[in-house]
Amino acid sequence: MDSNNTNFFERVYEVARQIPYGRVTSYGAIAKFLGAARSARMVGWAMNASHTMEDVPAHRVVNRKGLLTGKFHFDGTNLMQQLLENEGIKVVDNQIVDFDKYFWDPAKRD
DNA sequence: TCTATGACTCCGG
DNA sequence: CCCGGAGCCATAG
Repeated sequence: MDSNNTNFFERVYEVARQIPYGRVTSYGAIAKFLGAARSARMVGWAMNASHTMEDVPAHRVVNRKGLLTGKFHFDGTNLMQQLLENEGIKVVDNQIVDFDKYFWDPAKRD
């Protein structure tokens, strides 16, 4: 088995789990926090496999514009938006309202 | 080993 | 802010 968590994905999962309720973050923020700022796409790729995990709120992870780019990867067409709205986050046109306000930085954890 | 792909981001206009 | 193009990097085939 993996000796020292070489799984790039697993690291993304841990960060995603640390996202507080009603908060969201971007792929780049997670990637940067992991030390791979240029691997933001990998974060998205990891989220693609996150469906195997349960405690991975992928719906709280969006692109830098707060756009729900991965909503099409969810079971439902608007499932991602439903989850976000369920947490008190407004979503219009697949985009989070006041994204900068709901934005959560993994490094600050506030 | 190489090529193609992608839930991204940055840059210039 | 929107649009088009280029860069980056890990995974899959």
